[in-house]
Amino acid sequence: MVTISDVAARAGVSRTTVSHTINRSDRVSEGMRVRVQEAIDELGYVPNTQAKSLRTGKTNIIALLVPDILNPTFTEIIHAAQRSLEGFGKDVMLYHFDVPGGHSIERTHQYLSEIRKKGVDGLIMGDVGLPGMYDAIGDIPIPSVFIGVLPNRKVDNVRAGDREANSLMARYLVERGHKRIALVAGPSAYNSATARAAGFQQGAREAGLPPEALIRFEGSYLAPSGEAAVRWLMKEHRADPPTVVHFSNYLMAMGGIAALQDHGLRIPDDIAVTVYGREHVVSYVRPRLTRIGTPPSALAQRAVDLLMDRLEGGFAGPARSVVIDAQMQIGDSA
Amino acid sequence: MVTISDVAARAGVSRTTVSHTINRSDRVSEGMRVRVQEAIDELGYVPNTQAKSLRTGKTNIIALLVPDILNPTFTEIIHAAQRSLEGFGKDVMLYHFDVPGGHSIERTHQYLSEIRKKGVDGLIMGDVGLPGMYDAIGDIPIPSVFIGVLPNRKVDNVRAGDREANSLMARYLVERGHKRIALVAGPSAYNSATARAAGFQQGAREAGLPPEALIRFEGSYLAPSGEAAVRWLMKEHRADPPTVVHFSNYLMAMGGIAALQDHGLRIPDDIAVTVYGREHVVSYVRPRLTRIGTPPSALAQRAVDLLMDRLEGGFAGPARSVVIDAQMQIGDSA
DNA sequence: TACAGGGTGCAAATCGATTTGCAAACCAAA
DNA sequence: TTTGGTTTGCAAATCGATTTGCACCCTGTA
Repeated sequence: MVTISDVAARAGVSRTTVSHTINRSDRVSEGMRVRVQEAIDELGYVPNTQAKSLRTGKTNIIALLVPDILNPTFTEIIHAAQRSLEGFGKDVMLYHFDVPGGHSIERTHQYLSEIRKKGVDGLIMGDVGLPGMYDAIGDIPIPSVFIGVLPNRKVDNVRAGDREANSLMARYLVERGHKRIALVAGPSAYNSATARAAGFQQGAREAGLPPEALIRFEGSYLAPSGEAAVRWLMKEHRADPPTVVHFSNYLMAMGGIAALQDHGLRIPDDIAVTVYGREHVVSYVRPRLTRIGTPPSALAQRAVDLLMDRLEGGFAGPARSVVIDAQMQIGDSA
Repeated sequence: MVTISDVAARAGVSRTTVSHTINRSDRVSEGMRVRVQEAIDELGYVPNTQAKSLRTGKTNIIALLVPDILNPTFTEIIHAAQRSLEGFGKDVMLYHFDVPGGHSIERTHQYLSEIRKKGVDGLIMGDVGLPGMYDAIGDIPIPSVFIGVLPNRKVDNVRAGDREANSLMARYLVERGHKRIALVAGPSAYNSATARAAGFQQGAREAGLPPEALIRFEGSYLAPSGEAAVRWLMKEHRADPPTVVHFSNYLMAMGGIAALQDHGLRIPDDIAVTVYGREHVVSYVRPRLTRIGTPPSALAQRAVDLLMDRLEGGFAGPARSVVIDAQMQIGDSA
């Protein structure tokens, strides 16, 4: 391996001068800069990242921690964050939170503390519906951003306007004349899930829907529970079926729509469907879905901005909370 | 920050002993081990990763390089590889190859060489359809595994049986009585695309389909080109429409199926559809697709095995090439 | 000539770990 | 008690960079 000393010897200068040349200090004259650069090129010198990190205390690595890589919501977050961070010269280390062996709170704490040991400069994490987790987040000793609904104000936080958006969708459905509505909610361990459900219920009520006309099913946020929700509806509410089903996230909608089609129901002729979610993959679903939400990529982009603001912008104030408003898109499904 | 020296002082021993204690050398007695461990726990000592890497020359980081994070094929590869590598105590650094500004070969070389400089221990890369790229791969000076069809034998390589699988599917379709078949192929810059297309054509021919009965469209492997393929079929082959469309990968199938439905065609009543691809998301498509292929997670798993074999298994032989055979799943679409 | 001051470059300390070579301590056998 | 071998522990060198404090060389001015 060729080191900075080799370059110094080749150029006939000291290591100091080589280092200054590389790091753009104005400490070296133009002639010297050229001479050193030639030596670097001839030898094919590459600075050792570990040595540099050890000395400076910075790794230029950001950890990205998501509950589920395969969930398109997080896939899009990963994609957007990586793209953006790369522009800042940061590398991305990817961690998958849904560890084999499950979701115990101890295991989760341990996992989080292990990631801390890696020496990353910053952390961006997606929502994990773990009781007790939300409080532990504040203990992370490095700049962090949480994407999702965070009850406390311990770290920087970016979220969609879950409550308002779902309220809006409920209102829209009632105004379109739906008298009986099914809501497939997420697991109540997630703050986002309760916010979405509460918003939907509130919107429906305010628009004049009687409470008993809103059928509620609590799913897991995963596709199979969307299927389960539909099966449950078909069985338990065969006599008084809803005219529309609203899914609280993309994956449950995928599973649910497949199940509806398996039951021979046509959308929207036999039953209407809406979804809270703006993942770009939604646009390949037919019929085109009526949906509301915030693109995950927008959340990720903003999260990176907040993080870089602390890391390089010199911001050191208290935790900030950013809300990105939702947009509605009318499709053919409702 | 608490260092190994602090621990040594606290325990009343030398740094050497602390280091030996941590690294499980049999060099310390049980009593000593306990004493040092207590000091570590009391001080909350965490070994500095960068210092360790500098000294040992190992970072325990594997770079994962894919053309497109959002493409479900690669999402599943990322997921499986990360999961598996984590089990080996390796961290994953994620790189997205489809750099903004496009696909120039120079930019690509530069990107690859920058990743090399990060000091990762190993590299797993997905197929990128870049002319000239396949040759450059051999120059990578760290253990690497290529996932996809590699013409040369320069690095370890895991691939699906693209050719055979597509041949099998073509045979199946002809035997089911299809007299006119559309093939939506991938871009010929990808070795995998040409292998798939060649296999399909060969299978169709061997099953007795006249060459002119096979309509061919070259897409980009991305969803919009699936749509474009269908539009093209509707326009150019309105008079003599195919009875089945075979898509060479998952994304084109998504776009194509959406377009077919936009045209009011029902699957399989009006037109049959098959796809080469075993991504798990395929199972949420309705009607259930008749498909053949190798799950990307299986490829990733095998790639990790090959890599770890070199990194920790001590294997130092010539490049290996592994083929994972495809499996067919009959759905309702053809 | 002497001096102030800006521009350049160097020697050496430092970051926090691992590892080598050597020495002390201990034990059993002679 | 001596000898030989095995444990156990330490001091110091090392990995490859950054950065501080100091010295030197000019040039322009008093």
